[in-house]
Amino acid sequence: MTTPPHASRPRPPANVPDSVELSRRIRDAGLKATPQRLAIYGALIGTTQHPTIEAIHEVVRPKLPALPLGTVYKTIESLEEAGLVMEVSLPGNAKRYDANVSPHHHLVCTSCDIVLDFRDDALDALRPKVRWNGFRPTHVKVQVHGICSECQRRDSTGSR
Amino acid sequence: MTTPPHASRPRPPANVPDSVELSRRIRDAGLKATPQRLAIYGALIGTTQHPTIEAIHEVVRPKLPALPLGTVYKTIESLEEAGLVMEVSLPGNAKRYDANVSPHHHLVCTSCDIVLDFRDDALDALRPKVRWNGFRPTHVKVQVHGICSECQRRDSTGSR
DNA sequence: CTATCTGCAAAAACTTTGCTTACCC
DNA sequence: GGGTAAGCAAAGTTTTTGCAGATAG
Repeated sequence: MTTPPHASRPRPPANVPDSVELSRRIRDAGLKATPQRLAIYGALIGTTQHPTIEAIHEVVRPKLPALPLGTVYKTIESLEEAGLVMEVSLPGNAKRYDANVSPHHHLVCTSCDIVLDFRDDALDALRPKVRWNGFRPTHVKVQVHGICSECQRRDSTGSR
Repeated sequence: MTTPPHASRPRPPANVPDSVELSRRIRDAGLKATPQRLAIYGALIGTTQHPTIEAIHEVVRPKLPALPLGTVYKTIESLEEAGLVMEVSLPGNAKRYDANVSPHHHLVCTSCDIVLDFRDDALDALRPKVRWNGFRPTHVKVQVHGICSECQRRDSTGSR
């Protein structure tokens, strides 16, 4: 059966793992669990926003006001190589990142640019069936572009 | 002879529309058909490579050796706004573009990074069925990541 | 003719790099 | 203590901008 979408609007109250759990994951991935990594990885886990490096920097600033932007770049690179974080390919100039590395897809609102995660078993079932031209698929990324419910509501009530 | 059932690799011999046709499309889109636009749009139509701005610049160089990179940026922007060209969201730093604006999807080889276009009616049939959380879909972009047939062949014969 | 587009140069935005010091394990 | 990571600054890459002159329609 199809998994219902879990993306309730502004955002689901993030159930962020505690720092002990974050440290464990980071060490399990073969990395040292530094305060910077904890903060950055924690920030990424605690949002559904697919932020840019800049945005991550902003979010972490209260916790680590002196953190240089360059360190965010290096940290995200490490986390990505370790498989804890994924780059999300979206329109726009700056790269965006996601700490949700389990299989999922994206709803992209072309009106407000928000990106919502969703899972769908029917889509996951697609991969093994794919066999185009000798291409051997490993995973399928689906981006559904359209208008989110919030924008639909605003557009119908707000105007006129 | 008949078309073979499987597309042959490096690329299908591009059937590039002539410049009269290109001019018409550009004017129909409400833009002036300048030599720069003809060259750039033609270059993008004539490749299946999803090139970056830099790559387009290279390709066009023989025809317009003095063309500044900045003009390629501006031209692609115009063509994109006019709906003649689309940005393709792929991993990597520079944006990539596609003159194929008809509905299609992408096979991304994670070994050699080539991006192949493909169409699939089953995928197209997906959109109307999508109805996640009040989101109203307009179109679905699918990226299938995996290993292309060329890399499979190379990996099995080349090694050992 | 004239609104649009090109060429050019500077600047802004984004990302990487090299190296020294700090600190996790 | 040793090796990895952070901090810092400079440079590299990619993209945007503003304006003067050129040109397609």
